[in-house]
Amino acid sequence: MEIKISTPRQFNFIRTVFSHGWCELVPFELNKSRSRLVRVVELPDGSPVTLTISRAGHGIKIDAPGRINRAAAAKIERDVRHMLRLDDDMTGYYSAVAGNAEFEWVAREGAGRLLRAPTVFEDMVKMICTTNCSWALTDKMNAALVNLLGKPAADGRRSFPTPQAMAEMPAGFYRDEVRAGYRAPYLKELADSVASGAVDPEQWLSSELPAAELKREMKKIKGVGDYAAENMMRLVGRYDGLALDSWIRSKFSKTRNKGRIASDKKIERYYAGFGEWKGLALWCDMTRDWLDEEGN
DNA sequence: GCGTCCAGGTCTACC
DNA sequence: GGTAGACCTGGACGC
Repeated sequence: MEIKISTPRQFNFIRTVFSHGWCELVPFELNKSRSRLVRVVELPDGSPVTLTISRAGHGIKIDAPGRINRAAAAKIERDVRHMLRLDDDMTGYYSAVAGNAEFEWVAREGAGRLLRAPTVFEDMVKMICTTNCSWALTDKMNAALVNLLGKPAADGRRSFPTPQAMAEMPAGFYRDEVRAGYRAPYLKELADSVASGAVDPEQWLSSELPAAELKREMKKIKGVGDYAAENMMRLVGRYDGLALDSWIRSKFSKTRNKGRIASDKKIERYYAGFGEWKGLALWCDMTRDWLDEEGN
């Protein structure tokens, strides 16, 4: 079955899909030409289905195997709209960068929509797995979670595990099987608290808390510090945190500071003029060269 | 082969 | 509130 969705005028499929590393982490997959994003999502009855998402005219199309009923189609469209940020209003951001010669490319290329998982829970688990380790280890931990706890779709690909599935496993599983090391109790505690209803990360999407308070809420999760919380803030649509990490500091030094180490305060000053959008301006600035203007 | 460093940080104890 | 030290893993690097 094929589902077509129209997209906002300045939506850029490849800039969104390749906006950060999530497209490389299962159950996301990006094909070599970067023209198709594959993703396993769960239907309303909990069964996994593999979607193939690609550009089609002025919108996108979603290919799903077999027949899909109306409720399933609605869930698929909701998940895809959520993942690709199709309902995010970027006009404020594009206004903030307008007139700045170094950033005018952002609106021209439709950059700034950051790919996210269908659930905040999945984003949070993955974010914890990015802390204090190489990307290769993040990939390995995430793949173990999906392969060991995800449910198989018809083609053998697996969904991301639910909070309940993760909560059923002991902390030792995350240490010994997922190889999460000291993050193991953090993953267990997060899964337990979400599965029990004590914490509801999905509510952060519509939270009316001021950014600073929402960030404090996120940091109550063990294993979530400034870097992880500020990255999570971006994924729920708040962009005033810079989420500085070793990669950003290194990249800024190379591209904006003549190769010299820059202090965090200097990085903050550089993007301060973008106000509530400074975290997104920084991210776009640091990742502009991931793609050329033709999307290659 | 072995030791060291460190990567898309965070927590805790201590001051 | 600020900071030093500990913390898992695994790839890269030097020897």
